[in-house]
Amino acid sequence: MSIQHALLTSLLEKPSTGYELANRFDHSMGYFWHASHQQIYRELGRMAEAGWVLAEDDPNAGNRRKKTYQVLAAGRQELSRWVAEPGSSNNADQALLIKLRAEAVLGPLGASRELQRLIELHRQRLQLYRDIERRDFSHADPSQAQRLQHAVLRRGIVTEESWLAWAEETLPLVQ
Amino acid sequence: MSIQHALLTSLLEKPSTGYELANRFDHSMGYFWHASHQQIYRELGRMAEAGWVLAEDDPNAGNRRKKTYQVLAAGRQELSRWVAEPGSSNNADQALLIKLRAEAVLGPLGASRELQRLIELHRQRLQLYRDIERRDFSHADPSQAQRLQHAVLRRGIVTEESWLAWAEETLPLVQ
DNA sequence: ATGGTCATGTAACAGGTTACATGATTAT
DNA sequence: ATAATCATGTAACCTGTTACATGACCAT
Repeated sequence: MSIQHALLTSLLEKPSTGYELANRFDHSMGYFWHASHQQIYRELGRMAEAGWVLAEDDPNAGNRRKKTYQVLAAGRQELSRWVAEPGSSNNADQALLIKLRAEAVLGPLGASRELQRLIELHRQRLQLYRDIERRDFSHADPSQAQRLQHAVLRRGIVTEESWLAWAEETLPLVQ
Repeated sequence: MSIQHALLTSLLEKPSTGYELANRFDHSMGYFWHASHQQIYRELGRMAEAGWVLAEDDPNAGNRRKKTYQVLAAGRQELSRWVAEPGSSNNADQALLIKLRAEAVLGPLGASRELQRLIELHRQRLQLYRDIERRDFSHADPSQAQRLQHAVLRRGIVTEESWLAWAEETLPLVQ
């Protein structure tokens, strides 16, 4: 349930139609995440039903059907709650990026604490991978299979390293 | 349909039970991908039905139920086909790691071509992101919102950079 | 006996993808 | 006229997650 929060953030920045959201999503978060228009319309419908957003038929749209969505108080509250909540491990990294954007609209809610928590998690994981590397892949003259296994592990290591490098360049911005 | 190919690769390395596969998956590919045992049993069932793998009840298991799976010719063929095929954009990176492992068991099938194709794609994407960065985020004295938008873009940039660094350290291993 | 590991599954549901479908407006 | 863009949806399907369920074997 994270697309909903991405959409809420986008709508707080500017009330929009589903179509506009789909385009904006691709340009603002497209670097790391994509959402299809079908998904967006589905989630907008759900959020309207939940009372998080209000759908208004645009009157000066002529024959064209056009609904503009805006965030209601309940939506704002839900987004605030979610920003402060620690993310579940599998998608916490992606969620953090949305939390940072959400904070830019809503004011400080604890996203920097979440960033620090994730830094700690990634540091531990990197440590673990490096230990495995030292233990299993520091022998001379490895076989082809071993070299490829090592490459897979290296993928994990450089991913963690680059995440941490980014996080440390980002932390000062939110503190 | 990529878990199936990961499982085929794992089974070629060693015929196993679903339980063993679940553990091995976590240790060999866990750096970037996780599969639950429910998923694994589901896919093993499908592959058995498709004739890609053979399930044999282990006779020397006593009262314990235990099925050992091994890859059949059709499974081998499907895996070979898949390794040579260019991956669809969204999960090509993850798939490549499995393709490299598959090649280590099956022999050369074109995974290095796929790696080169992905390097080209990532180079272009990195170029695009850097152009956006220069165009939109090189002004002096940015607002807090702009700084956070920039951080999101930076996330995309460092991800691409680290992928490319890994790819260039890996390419010599498969050429 | 109690808990941990080995071992295999079913069922419900949430999230994402693909295909299909419609129709107005705007630019060439 | 024709194509591109704006705009909104439905339906089927696949994948992944969570919850539930069972039972043998083994060590303490």
